[in-house]
Amino acid sequence: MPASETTAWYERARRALTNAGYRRGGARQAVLELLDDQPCALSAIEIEDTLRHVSPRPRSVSRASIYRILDELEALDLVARLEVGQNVVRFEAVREGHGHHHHLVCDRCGAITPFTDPELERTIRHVSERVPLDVTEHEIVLHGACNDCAP
Amino acid sequence: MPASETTAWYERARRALTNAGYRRGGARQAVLELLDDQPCALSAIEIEDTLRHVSPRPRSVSRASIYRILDELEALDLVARLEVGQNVVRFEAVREGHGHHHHLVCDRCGAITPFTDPELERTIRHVSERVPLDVTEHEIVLHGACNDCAP
DNA sequence: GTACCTGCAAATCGTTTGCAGGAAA
DNA sequence: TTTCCTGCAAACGATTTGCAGGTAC
Repeated sequence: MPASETTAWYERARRALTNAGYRRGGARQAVLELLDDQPCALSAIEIEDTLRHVSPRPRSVSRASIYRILDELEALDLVARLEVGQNVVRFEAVREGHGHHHHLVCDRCGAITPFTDPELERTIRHVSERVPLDVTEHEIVLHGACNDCAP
Repeated sequence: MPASETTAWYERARRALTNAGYRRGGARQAVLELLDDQPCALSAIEIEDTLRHVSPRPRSVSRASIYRILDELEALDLVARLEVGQNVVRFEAVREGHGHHHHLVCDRCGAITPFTDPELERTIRHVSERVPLDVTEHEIVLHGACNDCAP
């Protein structure tokens, strides 16, 4: 993922938050940077762990703050929630254009892989027109066995 | 939904359960009948309430049993889980052909509406071929504002 | 009679909330 | 200084699990 693209989301998010009247706090900043770096969805707990351990600059953010920040971001349509088994909600940055993707879920090992497909996007656009809903977002999940798990 | 169709799922489910070595207990029977009657997804708690109150033959089934039964059915690919906000998992019978559908979710009022689209099914079938997963199921959710909530 | 099925109640665990001190504006 | 942001710890609520009695076979 080119740096210019991830930065686009980050900048958009920062601007949207400012416009919405939010101040810039350390926790919010850290979550924003982390989400901007991720190619796919993470749960709140994964975000917490990643921030604590793997991040370039380790930083502990309380779980409560993570949830609160994710709620704000979701309300501004900056992140989307992905729920796919295991009773966990995952979150990821909503990007326009190239960052946009959908998910393959292996029902055996639980692996989640992003994928994209232009034909699918085209069809979804068509379908969105003829459905009794003012569609703002779509979410497609394919379930099955991944290459490692398939017999 | 024609009766012949719902019965098809019910019979298939019954047979699959027997083949898998399960005995026929009252709770399992009740859940099976209820799911067979539903046009769309219900949460475990909604299933419990419906069984207790609205069913033709009211019957209390403990929540633990409902979850256990749903797990069995899901493992046999007889029901699919649908997770769409509000931290609740919903379950519905997996039907082939006419019963198959996807979901429109209103992000304002939470309403969930089923819909079908042949073009979408065709595309999904194509996409499933060229993806690194042995696809057994797919799930499509369109988010937005429903006609009652749209401005 | 044996092994499974079910209900009950307690335990889990992800998520939310109340509150008090610290930080941004 | 005022209001927002955070962390902590308690509260919540959906889901899971252990156990004991009842039931299908």
